[in-house]
Parts: sequence; C-alpha cells; structure tokens
Amino acid sequence: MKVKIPEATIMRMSVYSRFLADLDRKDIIMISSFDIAERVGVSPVQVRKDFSLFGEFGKRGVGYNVKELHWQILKILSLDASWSVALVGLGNLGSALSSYKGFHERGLIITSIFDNNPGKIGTFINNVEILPMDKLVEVVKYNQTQIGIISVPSEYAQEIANLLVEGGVQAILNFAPVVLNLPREIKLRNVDVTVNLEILTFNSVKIFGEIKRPHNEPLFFA
Amino acid sequence: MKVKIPEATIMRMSVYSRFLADLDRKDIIMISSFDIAERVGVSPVQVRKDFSLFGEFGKRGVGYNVKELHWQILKILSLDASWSVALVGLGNLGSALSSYKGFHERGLIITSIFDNNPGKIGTFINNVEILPMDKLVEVVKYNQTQIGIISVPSEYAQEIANLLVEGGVQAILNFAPVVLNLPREIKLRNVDVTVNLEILTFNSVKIFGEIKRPHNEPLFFA
DNA sequence: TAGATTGTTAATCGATTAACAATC
DNA sequence: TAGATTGTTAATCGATTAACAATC
Repeated sequence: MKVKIPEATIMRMSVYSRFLADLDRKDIIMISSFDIAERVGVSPVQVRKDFSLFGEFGKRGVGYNVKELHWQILKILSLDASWSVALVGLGNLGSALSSYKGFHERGLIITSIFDNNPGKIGTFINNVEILPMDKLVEVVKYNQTQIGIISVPSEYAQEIANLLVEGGVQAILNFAPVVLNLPREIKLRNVDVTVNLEILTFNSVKIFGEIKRPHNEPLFFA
Repeated sequence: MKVKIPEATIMRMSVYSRFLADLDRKDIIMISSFDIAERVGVSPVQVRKDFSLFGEFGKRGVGYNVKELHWQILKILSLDASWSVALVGLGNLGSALSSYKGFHERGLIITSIFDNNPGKIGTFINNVEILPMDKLVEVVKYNQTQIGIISVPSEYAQEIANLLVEGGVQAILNFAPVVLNLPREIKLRNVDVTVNLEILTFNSVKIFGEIKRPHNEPLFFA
C-alpha cells in the first residue's frame, strides 16, 4: 500500500493549494476537478489522479469542498505547521526572498538571516536581525532550522551549504548556479535562472527553425 | 530521423555547458563522460545519451574535446548568437536579475527594463534606461525582443504578459506565482520559489515519518 | 593488441492519459 | 432515474538505465 509520489505531483499539489487558498478567500464552497484543471493549466484527470495518490477528498457527482480539500493538501505538504527557515546571503536576490510575503502565509518562517556585509549586520528585516556568517551554525542549531536558503555568490555556496548541514538543516534550497555536494540524507533543490532562460532559447529556435533574428541597438539607450 | 528531445535533457545540456565553460577557462583540453557525470551529479550514461540525441561529439577510447563540445552545446542551445531580453519589474528580484552577470556571458542581453516607479524611471542599469510600462510594447517591438522576464507582483503579471506578447516576444520567463494565459505559440516557463520550498517540506517530512519538530523563538531577536 | 571510452539498442522504470466503473 | 463527477485500472507514452558493440 506504499505509493511512490512523483515529484511532479508534489509540485502540482503546491500549485493547487495556492489556487484553493484563493478560492477560499473568495468564499467559494465547492469546485470540480474540471475547474481546477482549467485554472491551473493541467487536465482534469491529472488533478484527480494527483489527489487520488493521497486519498479520496471529493464527492462523486458533486466535486470537492474547497476548505476541506485545501486543508488536506496543506496537511500533505506539511504546511499545517510552521517551518524554521534560514536565509543566507542578502544581496538583491536574498532581499527579494526576505521580503516575500508568500512564505510566511504558508508557514515558512524565516527565523534567521546571515550576510557578511558589515553595513547590513545588526540591521533588521521583519524583526529578524541580520547576523554575520560566523554565527550561522550556532543560530541555525538553536532555532532548530529545518531549511536553509542559499543566495550567496556561487563561489561561497558549497561552504555555506556545509555550515547549514553542520547546523542540522534537513533541506537546502540553492539559488547559486553550482552543483552542491551534500550528504545523501539532505534534501536539495536548485533554482537556476539561467537554465530556465536557456530552455526558452532552445524552444524558441525550434519554433522558427534555424532562423534567428538579430536584435537592433536598443531604442532608448545611454 | 526526427528525435524528440526531453526537456530534462535541455536542462542538463545547459548545466553541462556551464561546466565546460569552466573547464575551458582552466585550459583543460579533454574530458570523459565519467568526469562530467561526477561533477554534474548525473550518471555517465545519462551524459552520453543526452549528447547522442544531437550528434557524435566524442572520440571512443579518448573522450570529448572540451572546446569543441562546449561550442557544440552552445550551438544546440542557440547561445552562439545573442538574444534580446526585456526585464519587466525592478523590485528586489528584478534588480537581482538585472545585475546578474551570467546572462550577458551567455548571450542573453537585457535590452530594455521597465518599471512603474517614478523614482526609478529614467535611471540606468548597465547602460539600459529604465522606462515606464507604457513604453513597453513600442520598445520591445523596436528591439525585436525575443524573451520577456516578468518580475512584477502577481496581480499585474497577466497584464504585462499580454503587453509582451503584443510586443512580439516568443518566450516568457515568469517569476510571479500565477498561472498565465498565453497564446499557444508563446513559450512559457515559470520559476516559482514557493513551490520549490514546499517540495522540500514534503520531502523532509517523508524522511522523518510523521515527526515534526516545532521551532523555538529565534536566538537573536528584536 | 589491450584498455578505455563512446554511442546505440533493448529493457526497465516512471508518469500521463484513456476508459470506465462507482456513486452522489 | 438521469446527469454529473469522482476514483481506479489498464494502456500508452516518455525518460532513464543496462548491456554491449564499435572504435580510438
């Protein structure tokens, strides 16, 4: 009775759940797999199949209760309790992440922020003090931090990853475009913006065959 | 003789190519699929299989010439010529993207930047003037922009996407956590940070069964 | 020639889709 | 009961891995 859950399913569950939160805010009571599918850009069967891997949440002939389904998915994603997150690196990207409201809404609580810029250390973001890197292990441990986010330059990413692991995190979300070496039990996800752009370049050319239009000098320019 | 290329392959090609650029900078001449595999975190067969979808780039018994292979992959990804990219939304995330050097290195040229903040309009980033949104269609057209990057708040993302399409882009990279509705011929990729974090929460719990440790008050706190 | 490593074909594994039975 | 919609089983499709032949 042990089903393997495809990662693609988990990704979609996260998307469904955000859509359901939205419906709930709008006081919509029931929804069908067809409506979910349409708004989320997948097929209705896909939606039902995904749900079915975790249980039976709907009523045949009727659909799904929005509140109930939403709650079930949050439970599945373990977002029914909060998570302690450490953010390392407060450049532009780190700042964007630190101020992103979506995390807190979904129980992902940034409990510590680290940077090595003396001008930033000691200041606060959302009541969290920015600390120097040499406090990382200690603080991450104390906070029982489960997830570390790495948004430092590539050359420091591995070093930071090691510190996070030493501090006891279970999972790392890495924004640096490097391949990190981690103990197998640590969960890792990489978000790589360049890779995503390059997939687009590949796909775009496919459409137009081999033709590629060169671009002009920008219209508005220095 | 028309092979379908898995998207996963394209992603890996992008990663291989960055690794090869690195090797080339270090004046390494030859490399084997084993060494590539190890450093990139996949299996050697995977590497060879990926390459084989596009041609034969290696010498049996010897390996691959770094320069040659690198160049071939850049050609495959259409990164042997430059791309005109428009960046819309200059919040923290947009700023991070605008200052990311990896793009330019790989022929992804940000030719225009748009924001609606009057304090930012008229200033320059890397010689590109920040323009108001109402110039978007015109400028994107003029620059023959192929790719648009959306880093505006979710509620404006669809509207901006429409303008980009009107301006003639072929592909959109969307950072707003919403499902965009686009003409089928427009290539779309979504980068969704929350989804990635939530996959980590799911995976972490799986490891520890149902046990989840609550977190303390932060050690360093306001 | 022997050793190494590529490239390919076939087998396996995994995810999506189609068909349909169950049931509200 | 008829219509709607879920949930599941089987079929298909796609991607990875294993085995091995080719060849430097």
